[in-house]
Amino acid sequence: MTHESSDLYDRIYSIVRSVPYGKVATYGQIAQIIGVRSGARMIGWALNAVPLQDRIDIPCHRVVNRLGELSGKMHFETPYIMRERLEAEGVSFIGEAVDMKIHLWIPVE
DNA sequence: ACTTTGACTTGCA
DNA sequence: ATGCAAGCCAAAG
Repeated sequence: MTHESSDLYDRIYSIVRSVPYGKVATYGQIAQIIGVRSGARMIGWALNAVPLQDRIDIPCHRVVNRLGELSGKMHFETPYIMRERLEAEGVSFIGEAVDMKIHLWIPVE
């Protein structure tokens, strides 16, 4: 078995796909799960590399920064689609940020 | 081949 | 509590 870069991306996608409906995950959490402690930037980079066809399969709108802000909203089709999708899932917002106390996804190891 | 930037996080002053 | 700097890995110029 080889550890190719593709596997890393695939792992990220797998985790993002594991985020349940109405929940959000932070880049740091995912980064820690895939092994890189402070490689949170890679998550965003990986999501940006997500094929457009997979974007419907991968709930990238459930990935926010640690403050709950939709930092990646600009990379969506429109800056507001991310928030609309989250709100459509019943996610409550505090100003421009997600209410992490309620919707923060806590992965089970 | 080297430099700069990026959908981030944490730490120190 | 707020602000600046460093760390991390990968891709693009």
